[in-house]
Amino acid sequence: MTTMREVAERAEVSVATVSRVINNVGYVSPDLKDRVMQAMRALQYQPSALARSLRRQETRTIGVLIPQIDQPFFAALAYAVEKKLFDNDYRMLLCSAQEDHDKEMAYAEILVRQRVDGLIVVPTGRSSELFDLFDQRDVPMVLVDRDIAEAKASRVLVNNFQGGYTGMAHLLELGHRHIRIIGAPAYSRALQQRSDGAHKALHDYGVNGDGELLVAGTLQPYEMGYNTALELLHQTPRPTAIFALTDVIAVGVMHAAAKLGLRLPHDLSVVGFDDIPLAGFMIPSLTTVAQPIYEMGAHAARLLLEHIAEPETAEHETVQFETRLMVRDSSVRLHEDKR
Amino acid sequence: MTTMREVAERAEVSVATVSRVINNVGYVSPDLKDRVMQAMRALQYQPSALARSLRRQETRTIGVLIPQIDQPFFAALAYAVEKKLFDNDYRMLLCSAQEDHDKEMAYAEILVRQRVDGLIVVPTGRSSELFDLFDQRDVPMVLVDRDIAEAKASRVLVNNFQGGYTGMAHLLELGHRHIRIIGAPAYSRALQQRSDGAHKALHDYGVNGDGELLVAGTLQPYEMGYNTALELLHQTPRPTAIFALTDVIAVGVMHAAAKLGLRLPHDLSVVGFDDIPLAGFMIPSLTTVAQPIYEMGAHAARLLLEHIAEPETAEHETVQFETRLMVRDSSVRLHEDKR
DNA sequence: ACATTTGCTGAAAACGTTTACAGCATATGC
DNA sequence: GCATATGCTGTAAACGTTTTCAGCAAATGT
Repeated sequence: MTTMREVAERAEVSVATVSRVINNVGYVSPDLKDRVMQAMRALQYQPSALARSLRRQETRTIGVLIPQIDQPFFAALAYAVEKKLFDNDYRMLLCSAQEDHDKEMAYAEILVRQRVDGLIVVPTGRSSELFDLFDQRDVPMVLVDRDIAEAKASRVLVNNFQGGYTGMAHLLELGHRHIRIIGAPAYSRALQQRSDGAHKALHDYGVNGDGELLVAGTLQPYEMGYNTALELLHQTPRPTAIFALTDVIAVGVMHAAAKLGLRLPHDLSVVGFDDIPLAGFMIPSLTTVAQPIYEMGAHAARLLLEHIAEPETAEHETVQFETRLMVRDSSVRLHEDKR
Repeated sequence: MTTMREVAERAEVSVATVSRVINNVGYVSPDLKDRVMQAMRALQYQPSALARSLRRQETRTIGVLIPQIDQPFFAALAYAVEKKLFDNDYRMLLCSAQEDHDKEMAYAEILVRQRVDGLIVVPTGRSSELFDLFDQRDVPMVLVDRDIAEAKASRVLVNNFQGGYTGMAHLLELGHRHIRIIGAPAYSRALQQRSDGAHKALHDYGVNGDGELLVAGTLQPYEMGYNTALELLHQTPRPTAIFALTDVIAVGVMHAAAKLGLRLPHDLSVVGFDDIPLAGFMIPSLTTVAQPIYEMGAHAARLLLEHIAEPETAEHETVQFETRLMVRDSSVRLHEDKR
């Protein structure tokens, strides 16, 4: 690999001069500048980010720690972050913990060793040791989507309560009264808040007693939706609508309905939550409460970069995004257009 | 950030000794080793990967350059690679070019500046300048999924011809004779090969004249599938089956069919290609020709690591994976079970 | 008794940059 | 004519590791 010394020798200048033209800083005569440029081109010189980072004490690299890369929601987040970082000449070191807390911690350690300038994280575990690691070394953090109370960090969250309310209110407006909620709130504060919002809506519309949610704790989301819906749809009277606290759960519900020969949305309305890309592709397309994931990722990156730019003035900031109801084809007015 | 010097001072040894216990190499007495360990713990010391990489002339980081992270196929690939690398104590620097050749080149330059030890790439552009960049500096590469003839690199590809043949043969075996292919082979060698394989199958089964493919060049895959199918399904006689050269195209086809009130698979059989996660979630679930994406990613990583381990002996290797037909619910025997 | 080996340790040179500092012309101000 | 500024350049010291080398004490071999 060709080094700055070699460029300097070829251009017959000192390394300091080469450095100056590379970084376009300080005085350097047009003549020398030219010679240096030429030498760089001839030698195909590319400066070492390693050496530069070591000397400058900054890497212009941000650690992005997410639970699972092969999950559309996080992939979209990563994309949004990546874009923002790239435009600001930062690199992204993407780490996928696969929902494994040990791996998450392992990656956290790697990230501090790599001396990342900041961290964007969707925490997997509940523990806060991860945050100590970065906090002690003054590397700024921002939490996205999932909150950890103890963390000293900025936050980009979504108003899950309001989202839960909106989703349920939509079904109630359509005339549904026999509605079931499917989700496992015990395992996630976010799901708990969605559930709470949904119940508030039921209460506000004067519907009660009927909306207990079915928890199927240990299952994976898809199976939870499928199995629970299968059970639910055999009951009499059959619910006319189901609010799934997650799109993936909703997809499970849709498959269960198909299995039973029910036709959506006429025989059953379904509403999901998240607006993963899959939601729009389902047949019928899934009505869902959308998280503005792209905006959230971009905002997280912005917050972090601001914090890095002025470490002293910046305070930790919490921003909560509002959800948006995406009305599509899986939900329909009760009794209308029934074949 | 605490440094090795500070650890050394606290343990009252030289930095050399600290380095030795960290890397567990050379002689160091139990007594000193203990003192060093204690000092490291007390100071929460984490060695700088920067300094180490600079000195060792290796970063244990692999560049992974893909066209689009927020696309399930590449996300799955990234996951497979990440896992393999992590297990071998390598980091992944993930770069998503967003199908933009300029951004791809920009990232390539960044990766050489970061001094990655190797590169795994799904090339976006057709140009080979990208490969020169790495080749000149002897950083080993492996191409995945898309081939570039000039590249001096190992390759992990899939047998698209055989896959095309298999998909089409499946429909033919089911009794279909009026089959249409949808895709835009002109823009991708892979799609061309799939199409060729499909035509070979038509020929082998004695069907001809009828399988011209419809090219809708400039469109995005989903729109291509939707629009083309809409047109196609108005023709008489109506095709009984459609072979989409891509799952996303197939999904477009399914939506078009739904729009026209056709019921799958009875009114129309559809076969896709790729086996993206979405395929299994569609209703009906999509029969498709699967690329073993996970295995391909893992294999690419393995190939690269081997090459890095023994730079002199290793030769460039090309491996071609076979596709696998995933028979699901979107394809069915002609005339059978027609309601 | 002396040479050699073994176990252990530290000094110092590298890795490839950036940057503080000093220095040297030449120009400018009086 | 001399002090001072201005424009430009190079020397050398960092940044935080790894690793070579030399050295020393104790053990071992003869």
